[in-house]
Amino acid sequence: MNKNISPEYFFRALADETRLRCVALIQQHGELCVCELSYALGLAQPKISRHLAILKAANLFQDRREGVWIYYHLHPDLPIWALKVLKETIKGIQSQAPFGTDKQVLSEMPNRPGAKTCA
Amino acid sequence: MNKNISPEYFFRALADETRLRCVALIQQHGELCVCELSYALGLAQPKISRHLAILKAANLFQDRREGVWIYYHLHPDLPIWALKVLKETIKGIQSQAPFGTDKQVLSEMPNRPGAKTCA
DNA sequence: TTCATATATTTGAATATCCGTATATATAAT
DNA sequence: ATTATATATACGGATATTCAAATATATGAA
Repeated sequence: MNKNISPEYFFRALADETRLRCVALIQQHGELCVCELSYALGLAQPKISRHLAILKAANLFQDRREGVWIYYHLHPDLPIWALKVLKETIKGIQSQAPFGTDKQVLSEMPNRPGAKTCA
Repeated sequence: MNKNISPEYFFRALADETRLRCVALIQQHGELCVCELSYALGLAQPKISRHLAILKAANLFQDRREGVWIYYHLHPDLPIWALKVLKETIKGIQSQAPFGTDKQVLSEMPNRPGAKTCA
């Protein structure tokens, strides 16, 4: 039951730096919540939420609530070509700013929700 | 001397159906002039020219004049990841409308400029 | 219930994009 | 110089996108 994403809307969803940074981080981490993205990108929460809503409406992302946090991940029904596009893009740009530093900043986030405190 | 295309602007250039159709045809044919694209897509010439100008300004395309015709082709300095994105995208969407039919219509264009009358 | 935190949405303004139509430019031929 | 063809650009209006700031909602704990 593929969501039949049109290439036009797929690329429109990627045509914004904030969204591209979110997609890159999530493609690399599998799943991230709003506060992690907000911290990693250094952007206000409403701005992140707004762009995540756009990515969800475009069927690029799905979300999942866990308590107070809402985790976003790639939509499982994305066509293969779209997954390849994301993979090749991120491989190509991960070393340039701001994509490389986003990942670094996230890795240094204190009090990160999720499995961090499971020990 | 790479033109250092930003991923944001690259995807913005692809975030329009007319431009995507032009990119798909040119990726498959190597080089096409405005009247060929106008015929294949069934769209008015000023509309095609406007979108080609956008693709050229975004460094996706280069153009070349040959007499009265102006041929557009992929910019030779596109980064490898961008070429891979185009290749995977077109491979993934070439069978759906309108991308598949565009190629068919072009192949049936009469009085096509170029090598057609060289015999 | 009250409070605190995480997230979502609304509002209004600024800006960008897209379109059709009309016009301008460039080339080549007569 | 005139004409015809191919292409590019300008104009104005309609629509879409983006933002910051303010507010709303949901969850969980006290």
